[in-house]
Amino acid sequence: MAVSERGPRERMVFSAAQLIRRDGVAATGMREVAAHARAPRGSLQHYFPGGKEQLVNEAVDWAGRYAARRVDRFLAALAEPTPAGLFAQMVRQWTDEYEAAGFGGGCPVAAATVDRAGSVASTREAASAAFTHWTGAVARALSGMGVPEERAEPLATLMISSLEGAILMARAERDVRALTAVSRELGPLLDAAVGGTGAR
Amino acid sequence: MAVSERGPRERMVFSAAQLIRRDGVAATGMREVAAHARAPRGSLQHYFPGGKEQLVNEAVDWAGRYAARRVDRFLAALAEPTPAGLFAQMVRQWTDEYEAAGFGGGCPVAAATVDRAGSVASTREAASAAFTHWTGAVARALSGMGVPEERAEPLATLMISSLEGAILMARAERDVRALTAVSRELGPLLDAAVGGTGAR
DNA sequence: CACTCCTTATGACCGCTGTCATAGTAGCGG
DNA sequence: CCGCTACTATGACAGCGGTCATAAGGAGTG
Repeated sequence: MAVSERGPRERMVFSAAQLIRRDGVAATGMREVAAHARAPRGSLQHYFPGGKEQLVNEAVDWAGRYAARRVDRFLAALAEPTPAGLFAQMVRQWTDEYEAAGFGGGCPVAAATVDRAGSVASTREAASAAFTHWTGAVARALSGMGVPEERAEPLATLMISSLEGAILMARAERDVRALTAVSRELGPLLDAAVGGTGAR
Repeated sequence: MAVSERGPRERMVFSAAQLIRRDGVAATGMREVAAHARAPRGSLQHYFPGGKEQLVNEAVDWAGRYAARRVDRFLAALAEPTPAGLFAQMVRQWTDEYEAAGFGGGCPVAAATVDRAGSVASTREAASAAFTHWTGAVARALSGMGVPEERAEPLATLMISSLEGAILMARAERDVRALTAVSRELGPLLDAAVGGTGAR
């Protein structure tokens, strides 16, 4: 969470992602981003000549890469990797945050999609790319665990979809119930896909 | 889609839901809602003295009841009801819309959660209530199909979560891929819960 | 007609937001 | 010291959005 030790430009992208995931894209102002990043207001114009659109897109891009990196890290940390174990970790990241810091934040990519998918083409594409990145990381992990190639990507999509949806429900309800439910219910299905043929 | 044949008040709530699901809460203006509903601007103040907050909350509430009603209707229309069949219908409603009308709209409850959960308590509660309504309808349907009581609600949560998440991904990607994937992958798990004991 | 209640009409206000223009400072190679 | 580039500082502006104040239609009812 430490913001410092990075250039002002990167700090602003990071702050944008944080504010977007809390308040949504529309409610996040540029001046606010600069203040949050403790960066000078004048730098906005300098580093992001494309304006808010560029800043938002970079924040979404950053979030997608971050999510993919997290997946790789979860995978590496698992003593004995299973699909259910990976999914449990992905969910746990959110339950931990919500229990420790409250239900203030959601997923920045989801926020960008809701607020901008219909109006700003480049942002919609950034969100799409972020989901693709993330899904790719999960699918590769599944493949590495023995899930048949043709099921890895659909299962990764299912994992991310249910996680995103559960995040929404958890924020609305201020309760991690939905998150724990999807983790528990989906686990067996995921593990059952290991080593099988392509059969559903 | 026909807006007419209802009082101006109800039309405005309906229009608000439509605009919110397309553009998000913050980007939806009150004047715009009135115009879309072909209702006089002055009526906003009259019917919604609580301002935008009240209008948004009622739109979310409406969306929750609508979703629950749809579930009941899907259930009634199924010749031979199965959990996977119900879920397929729920997903199909979205693929049909996206293929027929484009990827312009998402779920209004999701939009309200993303844009307001952190800032407006009453709206967060409205979203929570909407999810509860919806989940309840699905859980009752599952119970009626023979799913054990203690798994009906978690499975309903999983269905709605993955549907919401897949909606997000579909909008971002402008492709129904995610929706069809979750429907296909989740189906067998859902049907396997019929008649079983509580065992996961 | 008078009175009353539900509904509409309008215009103004104020705060905020993204963006631009313009000018300033800092460091550095020459 | 010059000149150049990278960055920062500010103020203005035009637009929009939610809200309020105020007043007017308009249909019943007595």
